[in-house]
Amino acid sequence: MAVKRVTINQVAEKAGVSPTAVSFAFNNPEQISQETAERILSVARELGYSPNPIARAMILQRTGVIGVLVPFNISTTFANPFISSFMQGVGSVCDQRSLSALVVSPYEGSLEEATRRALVDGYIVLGLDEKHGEIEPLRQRGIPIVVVDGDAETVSEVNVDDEGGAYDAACHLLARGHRDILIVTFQQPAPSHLDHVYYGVGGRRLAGYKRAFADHGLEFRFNWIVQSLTSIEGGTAAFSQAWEDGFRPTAILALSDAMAIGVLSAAKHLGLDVPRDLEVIGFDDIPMAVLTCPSLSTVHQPIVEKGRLAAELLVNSLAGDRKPERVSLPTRLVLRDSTYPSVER
Amino acid sequence: MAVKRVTINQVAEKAGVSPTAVSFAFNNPEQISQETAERILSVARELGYSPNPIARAMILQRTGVIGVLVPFNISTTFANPFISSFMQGVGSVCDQRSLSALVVSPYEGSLEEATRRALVDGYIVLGLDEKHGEIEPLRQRGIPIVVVDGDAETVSEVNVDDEGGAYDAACHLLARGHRDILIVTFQQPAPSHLDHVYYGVGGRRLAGYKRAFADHGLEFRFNWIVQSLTSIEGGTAAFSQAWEDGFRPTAILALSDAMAIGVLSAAKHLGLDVPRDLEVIGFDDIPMAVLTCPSLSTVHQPIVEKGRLAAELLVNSLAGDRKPERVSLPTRLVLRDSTYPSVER
DNA sequence: TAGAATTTCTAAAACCTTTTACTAAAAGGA
DNA sequence: TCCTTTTAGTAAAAGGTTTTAGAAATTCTA
Repeated sequence: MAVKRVTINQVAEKAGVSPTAVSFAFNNPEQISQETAERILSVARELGYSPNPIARAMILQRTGVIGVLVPFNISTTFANPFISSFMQGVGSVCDQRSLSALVVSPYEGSLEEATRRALVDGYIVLGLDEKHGEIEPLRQRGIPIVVVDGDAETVSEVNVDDEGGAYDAACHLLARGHRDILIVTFQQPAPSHLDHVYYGVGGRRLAGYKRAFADHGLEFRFNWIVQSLTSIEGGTAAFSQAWEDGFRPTAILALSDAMAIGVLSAAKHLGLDVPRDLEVIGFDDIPMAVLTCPSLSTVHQPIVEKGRLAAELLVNSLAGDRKPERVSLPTRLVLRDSTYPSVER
Repeated sequence: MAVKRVTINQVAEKAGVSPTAVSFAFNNPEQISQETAERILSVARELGYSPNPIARAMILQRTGVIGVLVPFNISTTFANPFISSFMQGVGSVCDQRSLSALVVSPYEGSLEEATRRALVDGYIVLGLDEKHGEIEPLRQRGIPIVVVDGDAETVSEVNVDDEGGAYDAACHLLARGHRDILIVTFQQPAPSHLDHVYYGVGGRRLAGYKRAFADHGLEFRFNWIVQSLTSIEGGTAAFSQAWEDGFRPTAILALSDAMAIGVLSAAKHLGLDVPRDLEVIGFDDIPMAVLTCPSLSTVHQPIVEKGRLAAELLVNSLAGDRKPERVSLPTRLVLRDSTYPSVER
């Protein structure tokens, strides 16, 4: 077992002062004479003492940790390259402000339970609406949150133009004459209110695709939507399965790059040439997208910036800022080698 | 400010019992009658109460969080694709055991200070020796640690055969006749004892290269080693700079895939054909390595497995297991398209 | 029915800080 | 010199839970 931790009392005793003085030496040196402060700190060093962070968190009512709330377990979350970029952005703020960032995943299946147990000061909520059943209690408890990729009313939110980006991607393929477009979507946490089947990021991206179909006078075939895990392997599996099921698409719209890259890999395996036999457009523009072979056409969104902004807003909120802000960042279609360029007109 | 949190006393009062009973209702239901337990829980639900996790951590002397201690700041850490895979492994154990994983970065420059402030139960120490100045105090405080990619004596360690893998990579290039091999290394945290200039993973990999050179009767030119940030951008910058500085290597040995991929990108930019003009071998075999164009030859190490094992050992140690274990995983050279196959003999 | 055993619940201590309000001593002002 | 102000330090409360030891009430045993 861990060695009994040195406490403030032991330091106080050995230095011949009160615990208060020791606390002051660490947090408020101007309250005591420089001489005493130095003596205390030297005793503390000698004993290997430093204030117990948990006791500190208890009294200060803050942990110095930002939670990033995700609806998937930890290993799934880190299997999605999106999160690395996002955490980079969140991390840049944390680095500046001397904070940490903790990924908070469902606790034994329950996201709400996870939020009850996590030692964090506030949450960046990823991919869930403020109204979601798991989020609502946070609001009630007055815990600061910022919603990313979801709808919020009373708290700050950061979104990108998912619908517009998706629309552009679909239009590009439709304009090139594709009709058999397979859509690869990620699994969505069940919506808490069933107004619409799809919601959140996924919903907005699908809505963009759908609008593009409509604008081209085409029916949107829901049975040409397949679900996939949000990872490279997931995309590979989903496309292979679809192929086995008899789908013979000439183009793919994937809701994330990870899945799109998985499709690329599956296609190669099936002997399909991208883009000749199959054009593919992803979503996100993760750093990997430019490196794949062929490089991936995709809808760019500023992931790192999104994380940075979300963290910034949360930090403001933590500092007592009550006014919610609503940020929307642009997306843009980036054509690389997994598609042909637009037809000339 | 946050709404005042509901406390155990309020629940106790409203339910007409003692705080103890409320605590039992949550943690030890068999200590009280089922009827009372239900009443308490229903009052708790009504009031939106759940035990304050900080107070809980205080008394239980555990947080349920595993620290992953890294010598870089958070955004740098997540810019390195290695960490995603590693966290996947760590996460898989956390998911099983209902734990969280927190990346612990230097606090205002000091890793030791970070370890004093972090709300974690133990550490997976990444890339630092047990003897490192920052780690030693942890040992003294009796905080469980597992060393990954570093040397440990009194605690568990997980390593891979860095030296052997590096040796194989260098041999491959040397056997193909390359003499002007540029080595791209990552920046190393300053060693705490200066027995050798290079130590840790970096040291072992360089030692492998060096042995290969020696076995081929060649001098190991230290001035053909360039430093790089451990990221794709870092590799790009480092190679571009080296090129500008007049280096004209025919092959590259990179200490990590991230940097190797950066080199690939810089080479493309310079109009160099890989592998014709430049053969490149990385290290790690991150998932991205198979996707780049050309795909990256590299030394495979089981990153996810390494994370999983480290977490497992730490969990054991947390559970009171005092016997340190020493795990070494194999590496193997994986030849893809950034090199030519071995010359036939 | 008396005594023992069990069930149900509670009081109080423990966990370790920070902070407020206050005292005592020293310094400053007239 | 006397009164006021400042400096240096302290006692005690607060933060919210878990757990130990024990009390009171109930059930069981013979």
